[in-house]
Amino acid sequence: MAGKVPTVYDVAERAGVSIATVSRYFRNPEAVRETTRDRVRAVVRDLGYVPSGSARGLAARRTGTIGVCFPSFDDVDHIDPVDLGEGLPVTVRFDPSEHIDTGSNLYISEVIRGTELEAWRHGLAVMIAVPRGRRRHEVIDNLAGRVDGLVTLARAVPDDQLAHIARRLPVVLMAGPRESDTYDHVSADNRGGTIALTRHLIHDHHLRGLQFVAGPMNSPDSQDRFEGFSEALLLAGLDVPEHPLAHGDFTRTGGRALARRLLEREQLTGVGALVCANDQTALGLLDALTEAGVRVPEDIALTGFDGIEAAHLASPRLTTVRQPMIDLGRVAVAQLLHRLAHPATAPVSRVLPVEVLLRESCGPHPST
Amino acid sequence: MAGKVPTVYDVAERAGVSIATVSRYFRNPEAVRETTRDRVRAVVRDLGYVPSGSARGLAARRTGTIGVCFPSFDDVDHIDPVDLGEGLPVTVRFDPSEHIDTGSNLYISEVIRGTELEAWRHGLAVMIAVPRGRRRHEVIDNLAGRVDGLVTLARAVPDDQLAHIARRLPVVLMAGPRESDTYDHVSADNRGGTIALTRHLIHDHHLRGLQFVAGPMNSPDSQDRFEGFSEALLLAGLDVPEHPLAHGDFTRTGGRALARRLLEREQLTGVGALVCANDQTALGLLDALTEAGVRVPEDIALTGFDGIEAAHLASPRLTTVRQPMIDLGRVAVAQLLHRLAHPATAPVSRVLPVEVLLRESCGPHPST
DNA sequence: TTGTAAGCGTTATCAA
DNA sequence: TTGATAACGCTTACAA
Repeated sequence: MAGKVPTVYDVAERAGVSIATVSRYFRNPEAVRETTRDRVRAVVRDLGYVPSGSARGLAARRTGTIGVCFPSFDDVDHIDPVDLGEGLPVTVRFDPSEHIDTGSNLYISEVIRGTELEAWRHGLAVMIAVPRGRRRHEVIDNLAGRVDGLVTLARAVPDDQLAHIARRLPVVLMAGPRESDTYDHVSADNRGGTIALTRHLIHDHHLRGLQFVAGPMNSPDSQDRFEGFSEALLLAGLDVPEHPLAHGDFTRTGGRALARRLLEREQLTGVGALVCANDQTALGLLDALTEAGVRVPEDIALTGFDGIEAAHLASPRLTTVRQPMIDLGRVAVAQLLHRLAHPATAPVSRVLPVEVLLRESCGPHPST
Repeated sequence: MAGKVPTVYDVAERAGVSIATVSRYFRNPEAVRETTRDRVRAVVRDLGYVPSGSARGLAARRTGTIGVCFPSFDDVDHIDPVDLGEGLPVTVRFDPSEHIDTGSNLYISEVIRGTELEAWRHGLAVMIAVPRGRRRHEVIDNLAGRVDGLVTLARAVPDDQLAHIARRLPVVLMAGPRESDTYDHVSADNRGGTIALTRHLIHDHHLRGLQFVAGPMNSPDSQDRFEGFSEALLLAGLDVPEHPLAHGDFTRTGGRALARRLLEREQLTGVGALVCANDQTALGLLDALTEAGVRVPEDIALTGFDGIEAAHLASPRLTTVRQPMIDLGRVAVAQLLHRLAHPATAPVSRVLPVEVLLRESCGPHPST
């Protein structure tokens, strides 16, 4: 590698053609005579020539790449340097049956996967950035400068910077509130899903004393779900709590800590059901409740939101609202491509349907 | 967006400075007088200027981006177009307790996550490509032309193309056999881990009639594990099967199908333990065995490889060899950065340690 | 501290 | 079917 990286000029010279022909050989081979093509091919192989993406992007004014932006989910700032040292010998140990938490945000992973899928389907590359630390601004601008369009999870990019970037390239927002009519927007039906779920708890299981366990204060998704929760209570003529019972951080570990705190302070007395803002929080609660001898769903019902696999694998299986996480990413990218093709049309806002999955954590299946 | 995208020239003109000063404002702000800086800042904001990554990459001869290459794991070629239609209403349904399979390859997802983590830590962007279909060559070259270095899972890039690319930029291989001393290489201790696991089955659980359930024929990881399996049998003076009992495809669904076939043909008679090439295959076997009334571990012991979360959540929990999937990606990127900084040093091959996790699927914990 | 000017490696337009 | 040549938008000596 390295040394002197060959360019079109080198190839052209050795092949006895012009640089234009070399370029054509790559972009439009049919426009080059076959014998010429063979000669170029041979030289390309001999020299180990690979066209420079930067030069191509500059000249063609498009990169064939779309950018994807997410909020920092693993606490990237605090990751230890990875050990490059020598490998230790194989370890063998008995693995006690503890609860584990990979720490990663399953929801975001799925959404990322969706954006990648859809981009790859269209032959586009994906560039992912996670703005973090004091250089977040740089990271985002750097990304914006290299791609043909940007897909971002709400709140991952500060509003002013987003507005700035959007003057250069099309932007599609995922999740969060529709904010404005400035950008294309894709989200899941947080409100509707939570309303349907809460109604089920109230009407089919006859539960009372429902409480909401939220995510981070500033999460618009969590807020939307709380609104849906409140609305369902209101519609049923029940008391509507003004605030969520508690705020978690969307992680399982956070859910566990939160549950222990609630138990300690005896804040679960009289609570019939805990409606959680996401699955991981609910699973954390389940861990801690089970540990404390509180039975789910006999003593208290429990529900989540997202529909991650772990919710299905839990015991009891977690009733939840499945949102199409993969599709969220896919639709966002599809919308971006549409926008790239039709720059002038009005911004579109899409709400993806969700599905309430009734399982055992909210009580026995009512024979309805 | 669009219209006329502003350039350094526009900014320079409006701010009454030269383009060099605008460039300095971004790359080395301290070298610009504060009053000048303020003027440039204002114009940048007014104009919505974002530096072109292509132009920067071309001029600076580095992109600040690393490329990551994986084999197609979701069958990207056959993905249906995503529905851009209007949202349907919320659905509520009882979710029967079936086994599910997200279909995604958990192992690869984790490795990807690792590469992203390590790159982000160093302020680098990551570009991911999945070569597929007839345009795989293009996709890879396109990626190679845009990045400062490349990390790839073994077999994701054809050998000849890899050699071609490697003349232009540094390449680090992940997993698979060390092949040659041409590239830097990072892998997990597949052999060692499987040897230790198999020894445990033989010596601590006194199991006999051990069989290996492999992954795809051409998977080097699967081959290494089969070798370790064979070696452990040899060392114990037991019969060494010449071939794996069967080949799966590394998916849970594939494992289920495979188990049903084995049961049907009564090929499990006399088999004391099934050592599987990965967790998902083992979990598929577990699904089908349980369904058929075969008890694990009482009737037959079962083990996996990888250490994915689902293995922990299974019932009985799956004994497995945990390989540091995240670290595989992280170390590969770290190695790439090292190579970028020291181009001339000899290629390095690292084998990451693994950990045998003894759980219930191989039998009761021997009070050793 | 700032400006001048020479690249950087392609693509794309026009002619030939 | 091929070749000249002018962009493309930035970085980076070198000078001032």
